[in-house]
Order: sequence, then structure tokens, then C-alpha cells
Amino acid sequence: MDPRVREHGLASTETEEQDMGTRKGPWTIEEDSLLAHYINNHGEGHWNTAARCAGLNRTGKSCRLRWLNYLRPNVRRGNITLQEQLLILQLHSRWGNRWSKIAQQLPGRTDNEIKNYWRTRVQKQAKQLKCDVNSKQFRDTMRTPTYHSSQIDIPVAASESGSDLIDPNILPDISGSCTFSDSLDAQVSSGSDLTHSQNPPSSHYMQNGSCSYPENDSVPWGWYEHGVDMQGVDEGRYGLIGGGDSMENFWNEEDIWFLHQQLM
DNA sequence: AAAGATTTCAACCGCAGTCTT
DNA sequence: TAAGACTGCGGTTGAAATCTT
Repeated sequence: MDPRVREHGLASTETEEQDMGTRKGPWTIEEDSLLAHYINNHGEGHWNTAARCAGLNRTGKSCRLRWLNYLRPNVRRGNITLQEQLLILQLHSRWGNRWSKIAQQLPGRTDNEIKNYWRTRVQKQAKQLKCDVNSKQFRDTMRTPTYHSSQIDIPVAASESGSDLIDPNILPDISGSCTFSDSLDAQVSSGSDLTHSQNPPSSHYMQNGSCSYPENDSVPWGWYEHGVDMQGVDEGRYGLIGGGDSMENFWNEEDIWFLHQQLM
């Protein structure tokens, strides 16, 4: 592929797209900057107007998607944490493919990211177990992984009939007073340092390991100042991440240790 | 080192619901 | 009330990245 396609978003059909009046394909740094600037000044919504007034040859839908999934402040990028995995499994068992609804319960995560996570990780796991994600077999397996070395059993997900958002059985009984939301808050505020809530948004902005995003005032968020690609820092730390081949990889000892630390 | 296979995820598409005129 | 525009959602695609042989 022509390197320009990745670096500047010049699709092979660029000429046709320009003829049609709207661009498609990867967003460029300049487009991101224009959109972020516009939304910072005018707020979200009115996407078609935003696309026009910001000087973007994009559809309103494309602008909305880019903002919500990528440019919006506090979008968490990087690996899904253990607790997020737990929550996704539980919420999906209750709501099915209601990705936006599930995403609302995971601060900073987008429906697109959760959907991708589910399709690439969870469904893969189910496939390896040779059962459907909604089958009783899969749910039972998810509920009952046991790790003798850590002496902690973690029942996962699948409160199918309860009305509480969080199944109290979802976490090991380590702390009598620590609620799930408490621990989730702790995860977001401190543990999330491991997953970096404001990672550089795209690898094609990175050059030689340092971020090439222009440090001008057009970018309202602060991630690019770090100049470090944190994308792979915690690679493989949590459960499914890293393409594990078995339940041992789904719930490894380090996961249990980490969860335990979060709850102490 | 190279080729092929697999995985990942950003972005697009179509549809349905809501809003505006 | 009808029609068109806009918005949001879930499913799908395809190219880059990564892994395997």
C-alpha cells in the first residue's frame, strides 16, 4: 500500500471520494485536530453541521464515530482489565449484544471496543471450548475456574435473573466492606495507570517509539505529551489478553493476585 | 528471512428511532 | 400528519500488525 494511505489517509479512491464530496478511510492528524477543535468550541452533537463547519469532507456519522471512539476525552485505550472482563461477561449475559448499554457501565470504554473485544476474545474462547457463548456449558465454565495455587475461586459473570447491576457473587470474598464499585473506582484511578486511559490514539501517529502528534493547542487532551507508546506495556497481563489458548490463560495466577491487590 | 495464516480494531454500512419542518 | 434529516446502534469489513511455519 502507498505509505501515504496510512500516514495521510489518502485512500486509493481518494479522487473518487473527493469527487463525491466526502472522504472515507483512516482519519488524519489534521482532521482529528479540526474535529476536536470544533467540538471543544461548540460541543457534541449536530454532527453534520460539525462536519461542514469544521471544514471536514466527512459525513456527520463518520465525525460522530471518530469523536466517540477516539477523540473524546477520557476514552480508555489499551487492554481490557480483569474487572472489566468480569463486568462485560456479566452484563452480556443479561443484556446480550446491547453494546452501547454495556459500554455505559464501563467508564471510558466504547461500544465499539467492547464489541470487538467480545467478538475477538470471548467468542474465540467459546470456540476453543467448543460451545456457544450463551450455552450453559460456557457459562458454567466461566463461573467456576479454580486456582489452587492462589486459593481463590472466582465466580464469573452470569447473574441471569438478578436485578442488581453487579452480582455480589462476582468477586471473591476477600474484603467484607469493599464493594465492586469501590474497587472499580480504585482500578480506574490507580490501577488504570497500567492501561493508561489516555494512550496515544493510533499507532500510525507514532514514529520510532515516540509520538509524532503535533504539540499545538489544537489537541485538548494530554496523552501525546508523554511521547511513549504504552499500548503494549501491560500486554498479556490480564486474562484473555494475549490470545490465551486455555482457561489457564483466561484466569492466571497474576490476574488473581492483581485482583486481590485491588480489593485490599 | 520469507511467506502464509491469524488476529486485531478502526471505520463503514444499513436500519430504526427521533426530531424538525 | 407526512416527509425528510439527523442520530445512534449493532453487524460487518478490510488493512495492518502479529504470529507461525
